[in-house]
Amino acid sequence: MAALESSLTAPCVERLLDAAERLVADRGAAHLTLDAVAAEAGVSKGGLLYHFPSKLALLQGMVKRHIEDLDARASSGAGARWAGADEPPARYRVAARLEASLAKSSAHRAVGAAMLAAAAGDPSLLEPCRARYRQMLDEVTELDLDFEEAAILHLAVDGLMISELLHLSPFSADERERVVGAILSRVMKGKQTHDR
Amino acid sequence: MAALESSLTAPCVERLLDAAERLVADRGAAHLTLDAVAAEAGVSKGGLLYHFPSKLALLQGMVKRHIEDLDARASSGAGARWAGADEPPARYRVAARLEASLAKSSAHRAVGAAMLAAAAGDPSLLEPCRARYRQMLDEVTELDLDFEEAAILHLAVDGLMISELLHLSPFSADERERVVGAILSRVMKGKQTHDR
DNA sequence: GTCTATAGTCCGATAGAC
DNA sequence: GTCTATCGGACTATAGAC
Repeated sequence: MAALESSLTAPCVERLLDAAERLVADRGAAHLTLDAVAAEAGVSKGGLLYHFPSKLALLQGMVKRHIEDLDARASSGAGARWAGADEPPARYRVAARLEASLAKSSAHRAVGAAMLAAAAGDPSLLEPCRARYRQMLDEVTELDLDFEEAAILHLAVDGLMISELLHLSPFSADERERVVGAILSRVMKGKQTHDR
Repeated sequence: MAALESSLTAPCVERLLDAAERLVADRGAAHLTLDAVAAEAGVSKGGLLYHFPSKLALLQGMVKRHIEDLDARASSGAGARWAGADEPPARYRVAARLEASLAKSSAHRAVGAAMLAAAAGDPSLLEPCRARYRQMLDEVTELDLDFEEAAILHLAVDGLMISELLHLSPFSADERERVVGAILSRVMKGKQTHDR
């Protein structure tokens, strides 16, 4: 669809959200205070509260950008894998979306930091994520995998994501790579033609 | 091993931990305050602080009982499935342990409420869980499953557990049953002789 | 052992200067 | 638009009565 990074967010707002995610990932959701976010972002509390008039607004912003990030990463991933045609096959879109959830890179800690902070503050903030999860599951199911296999792969991605966010992952770097590869190749099944 | 419910905890302490878990599961980790726990348990704040001298101690107690609960449920589950001999085969122990993590019953919400609260407060509190996770993974791997399959099943259990704790689970009751059944039968593989 | 009362700290939000 | 200063409230933890 649109190539816009994040629909309506200014670069300044991005810095604030980055700081918030960093805090949650590093020190836990309990340390996500307005003072700490402002200090981490290099602004004052008043400056922070201008963009997010309340802490609830900040949490909502974190959840919103989390979803947008996932979409953007999935799109670019599917595009890279299926360069040329306009519409990549469903299998490629799903694989890219799962891979986006598991990306180890810079924004990796951001993946669930927003969810964790929101859940700690007010579980109802996760409402936007619920529909999204169901949609992802449906997409996996629509492949020629049977429902149980699709659900297990979907859940495994969730489990790895959360485990790593909580620093609970029991895998070595090598083991993790093998597991991620296995999940993706199962999604791709007979058609393991991705360039990896 | 021992049939004792929880090693050294008095019944009064159990009530306090129950109240704390209920609060986290229902209203989020941010609402886990000493006042709220005391009120939920029907005692006064001083009474609570007699048993848990600090909030940190309360969180540690929650994590500790969470692990003990899992052990107890797994043992009884494996026992029921392999009545007779003293030592159930590894396959049964693993299946029982996974099933314990996914139990929908009374203590279900307790499964991860402690972890969520601990992670929100201080991520280092989850240290005792990390070794435990690796141990569970090793047990799954030691079956005649290959490593990737074992890891995926292990992660799927985690993912389902966390999804349900955060009220993010996209499954209907029927779908959930099918998925859990599929996970367990994969662990049991060729020997699907459990009485279900 | 359990409760009340209170001390001390930290956080979220507002008001107003620049 | 960003900052400083500050209010009011909620929280953890302690001291001491019963």
